[in-house]
Amino acid sequence: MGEIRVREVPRRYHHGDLRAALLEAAEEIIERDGVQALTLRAAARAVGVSHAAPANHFGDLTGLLSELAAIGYRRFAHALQAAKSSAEGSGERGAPAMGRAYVNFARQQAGMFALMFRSERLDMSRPSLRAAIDEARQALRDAASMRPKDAAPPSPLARAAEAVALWSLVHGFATLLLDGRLDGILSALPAGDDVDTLLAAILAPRHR
Amino acid sequence: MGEIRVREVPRRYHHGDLRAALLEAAEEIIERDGVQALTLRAAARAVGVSHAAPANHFGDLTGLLSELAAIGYRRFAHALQAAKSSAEGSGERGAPAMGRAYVNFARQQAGMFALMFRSERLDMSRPSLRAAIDEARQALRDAASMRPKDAAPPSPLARAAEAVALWSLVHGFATLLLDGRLDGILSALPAGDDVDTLLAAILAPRHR
DNA sequence: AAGCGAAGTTTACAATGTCAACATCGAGGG
DNA sequence: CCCTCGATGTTGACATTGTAAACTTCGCTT
Repeated sequence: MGEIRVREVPRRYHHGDLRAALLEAAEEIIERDGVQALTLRAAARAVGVSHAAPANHFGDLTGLLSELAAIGYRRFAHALQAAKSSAEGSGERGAPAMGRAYVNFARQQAGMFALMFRSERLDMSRPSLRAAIDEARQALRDAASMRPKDAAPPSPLARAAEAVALWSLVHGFATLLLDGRLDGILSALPAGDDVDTLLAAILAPRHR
Repeated sequence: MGEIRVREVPRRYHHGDLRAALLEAAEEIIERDGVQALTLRAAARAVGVSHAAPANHFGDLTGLLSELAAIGYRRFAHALQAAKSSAEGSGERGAPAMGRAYVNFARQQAGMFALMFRSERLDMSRPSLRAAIDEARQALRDAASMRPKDAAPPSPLARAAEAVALWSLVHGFATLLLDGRLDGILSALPAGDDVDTLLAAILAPRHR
């Protein structure tokens, strides 16, 4: 397998920007070989430093995973915000656009998504991670709460239910999809239908 | 912390039913300390055998995890079937009863649920696991497809969308709940409302 | 110019999965 | 009845990993 280790330059004692290099290498490992393949030593090898070097920047493995997840959440937030803007521009409802963005992010950055939502080793008390998660949550909330200016505002419970229902729906779909749990259903779909049409059908007003 | 190791009897060389004992100990470890705490050696310690003994029954760690997950899926299938029967008896629609059963299983056997759906180390080609998953999928399908005998049968895409939507909804809810992602929302709920009422609101016809 | 502290390295240790060689024991065939 | 043979356990070993401690290098500040 990969174990890429580029290093033409003679290797100065100090790397220059090891922190960024490690995060970059870590992401590559995660996307290529999965979250469980990301070890401190593998990341160190990938950038050509000693196995204990990462400790200077991240403390322990949890630190590296958490900082990388924070990057993922910031990207995630931007993707959701972009979906909201795009939906506003085209007059579309918020939910379908948000749902597409959510699932597309999960599909295109599967390793990162798994790290963000399935890793037991994230330190949720880390400020950078908390902030990034809040950013994403805010974006999600904004996109989801785009409602046509129609009837009376719903009760607090109904409002929470609506938000949680949409989040659960798209998150469950993304999770099941990445885990291959939908493979059987997908391959049994009529010709011309695929993940995208299935998701669209799920997010269609008819179903919500 | 526990590291319980009961062993009053003098320890015969052969255990008697080590396979079952290991599975039992493994489940206890998983529920008490989480999936990542389940190691071959920890399970062996818990039942008082040598660290290499489990290999005789499960091959490797993946084998133990997979067999335990198969037990979980069989239990899960039974819980869903029971929910369906109960719904049929009371004339309730299938979806809410199934959703409750799904989420309750996840809450009451959180470690097992995590093993079943979040572990990267399950061997999906293992016949016992495949069979157990199929059993659960069938039960889920049965419960979900309970529909009032009303309008015309939907198109294949719509039918798939309906099933996947329900599954995604409850699975996403369970996953987010176990990951603590709903904690903020839950604590902001009006007095008297809790997880159950929130789930009920989500599964109410209004929302589907 | 000096040296101080951040950034890297080396060494070491415990835990784990896994393999190989060996020990034990019970059941079934002579 | 015994005896052997295969399943079940044990011991020992090895590579990998996270992590800590002691040491080294080097850019920046005073």
